[in-house]
Amino acid sequence: MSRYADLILPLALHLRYTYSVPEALYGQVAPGMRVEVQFSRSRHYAAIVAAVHDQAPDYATKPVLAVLDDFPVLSAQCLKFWKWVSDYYCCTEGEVLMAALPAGLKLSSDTRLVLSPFFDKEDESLGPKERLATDALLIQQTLSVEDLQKILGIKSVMPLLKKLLDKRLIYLYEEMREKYKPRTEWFVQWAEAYRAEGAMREAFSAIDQRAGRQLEALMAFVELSRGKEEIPLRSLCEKAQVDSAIVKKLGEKGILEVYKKEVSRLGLDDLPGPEGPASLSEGQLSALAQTRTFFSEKKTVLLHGVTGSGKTQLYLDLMEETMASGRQTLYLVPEIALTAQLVHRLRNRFGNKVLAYHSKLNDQERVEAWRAVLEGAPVVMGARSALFLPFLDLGLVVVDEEHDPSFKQQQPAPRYHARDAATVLAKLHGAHVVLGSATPSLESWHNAQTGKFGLVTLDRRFGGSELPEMQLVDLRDEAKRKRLKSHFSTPLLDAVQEALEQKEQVILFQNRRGYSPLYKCPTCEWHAPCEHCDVSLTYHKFADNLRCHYCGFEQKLPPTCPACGLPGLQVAGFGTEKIEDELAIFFPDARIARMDLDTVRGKSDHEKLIQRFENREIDILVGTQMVTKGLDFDHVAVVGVLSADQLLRFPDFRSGERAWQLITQVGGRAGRRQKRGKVIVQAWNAEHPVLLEILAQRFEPFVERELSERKAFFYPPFTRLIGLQLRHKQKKVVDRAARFLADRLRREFGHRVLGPSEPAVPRVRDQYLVDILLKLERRGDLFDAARRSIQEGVVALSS
DNA sequence: TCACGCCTATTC
DNA sequence: AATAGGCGTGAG
Repeated sequence: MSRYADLILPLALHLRYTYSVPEALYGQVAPGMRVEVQFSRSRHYAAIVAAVHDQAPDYATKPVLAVLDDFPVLSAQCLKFWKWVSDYYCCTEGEVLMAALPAGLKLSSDTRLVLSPFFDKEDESLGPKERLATDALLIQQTLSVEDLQKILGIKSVMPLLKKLLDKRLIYLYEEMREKYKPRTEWFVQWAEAYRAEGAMREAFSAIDQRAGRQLEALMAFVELSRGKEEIPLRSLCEKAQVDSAIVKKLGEKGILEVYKKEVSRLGLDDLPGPEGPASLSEGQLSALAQTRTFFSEKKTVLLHGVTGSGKTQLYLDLMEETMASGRQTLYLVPEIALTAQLVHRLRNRFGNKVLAYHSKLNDQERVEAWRAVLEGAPVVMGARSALFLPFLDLGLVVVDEEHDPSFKQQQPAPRYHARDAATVLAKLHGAHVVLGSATPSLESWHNAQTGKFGLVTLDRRFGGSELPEMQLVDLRDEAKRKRLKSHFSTPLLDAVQEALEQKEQVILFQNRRGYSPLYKCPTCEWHAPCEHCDVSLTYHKFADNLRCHYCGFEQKLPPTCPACGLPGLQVAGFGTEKIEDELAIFFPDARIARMDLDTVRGKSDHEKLIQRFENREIDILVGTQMVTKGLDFDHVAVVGVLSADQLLRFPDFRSGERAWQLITQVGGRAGRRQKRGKVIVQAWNAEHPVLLEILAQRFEPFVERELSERKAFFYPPFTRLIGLQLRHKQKKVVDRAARFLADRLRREFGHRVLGPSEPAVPRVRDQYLVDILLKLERRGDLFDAARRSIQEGVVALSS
């Protein structure tokens, strides 16, 4: 009998904690289940059982208070995967739990206060605050600690609470509520007596002829329920145009049965059935065959297919095979932005077998999606967090647009890379992996070159359309020849003009939102800084204010320069908003829209905008990176990159790769089906080697040069990089801590430790940042040692 | 005297 | 991560 359980708590704790299992719960506790426990003084949490055993620890244990699940909410592989993520990415299992579980399954208690039954209303010895608290409790019965804070208008309620508790005026208890509630809906079916064939007639004669509305309702029911046992009450009311009370009357009369039933929120029930597979081109068929060969060697496959080559169709066929063998598929996409179009495609092929797991689902829907995966949902499509879903038997993992940097989670721990973690998860399940991209990451490319991955290439566009024509426009030359109008070169303006005349569409890419990134004084060089970050504020014309793109801080425009007092502040530089504005001057009749973080804030804004573009209600779409991502449009004749220089200026060893990916991807939106598209790339520094390579549209020369540079300067994929960022609101404190940590690491790893150094933006949200970088040769033992040493160093920091 | 911020230790 | 206890500080 297992008398102890090792638990993972939803907190950033470095250990699992052992609790005792009370006799009454023997046999009910198993790994992967949630249990309610008290942790520390008061709070209760739903913790995950990681292991059960019989070994008494050498400290006193607290008991498991309740078992919250009848069955594990995790699959067998989940805990192993969590452990790997926490080890590899230097975080706690609790932090992985937080990222993995949907909010609806993560529970923690609130402390609530109630008045003691012995409380005496007439008690004269109460202080004014005590009086206030007890009065509130007389009215409300029960209060949370936050309620009390609000009522008293003070922050530190703990001293008062303690006093009330000591005087036995109140009690405390912990309340933990299950957040998930199934959705119920009313349904209607024949009452038992009328279910037999031919009993319908009797039903009608059982109704009073004067009850016309009831007759109508029943008639509608007969019509709707043809071939079905039950129908939703709502659809019946709609059809018959009657109030639900009328139908319930029929229920009372014993003609119909009206009852509540749990229903899914996932909306998979009324999807159309699957369509057959589409026919593949010769190139696709041979790519598919190659992929299968690599799979038989258990290799991860890198599918390098030019934009528009029909990679998705290949995935679909592989998924179908996986489904046929009864195993699950995970289809990872970089961002939800991509999914609307893709979900449609997947559902056309596989109908309701396709589950989408993304940030737009609410808590309740997430829990249902989670449970659906636990019950074996065949295809799951989702952003990086879908990696943590409780797959039972994963047969295939597809990582689409594998080069996309948004697969790397930067902000809260675990700071994982979904592409890399996906290959580990696949290994745990014995699943195959396909990484697909038109612009593979250099890491994956290198893995393919060295034979670690299988490489499959699709170098033709599906349907025989041609890759777009790329033209590089030298802005310096344009300016000299007075052919530069504002931010547009003459070739670009001409191309747009022609596209508009031909009733074709245009996409313009500018990797900067807002109107102008600088608002400055022409006299003294002052420019508006953010109060909380070390960056300049960006001018937003629509809101007519200045905004920080790092922390969201907003400020009114100062009328005069705060530094020298002179008026005449000017905007400089340009963002998407300004481009949109100026386009309207050059093309007054064109319908122009903008797609960036400012215009697609809401839930469905993005999808609506794409829909409008697809319906050709928009002629020119201006946007940030968002427009580069995997959207398929048929009528885009011209794509313009307004300032390629900006992409290359990033102080990051991946900036060349990134520029190449962005320009190639956005260029890929141009010209599909019949017509060849045109891509115009504007740059001030038109001799930049990366730009010339992009323009040639030949992948290998670019990659070979990039890789040789990476090799020369000890960057990935030839080394491993571990980046540490320290944060504190006092500069002195971070600096000291960073020096301490870097020195300590340097003692062990020598020249492999770089820094501490200031990042490009050294202060964000009132916190000072410092970077330390470890460059390690690709040796497993070094990497393990570094991670261990970092963890130890971080512990040593706080002493 | 108290409210509050800031620090450290502790949590099975 | 959350929380309690200890200590310094600043207002009344």
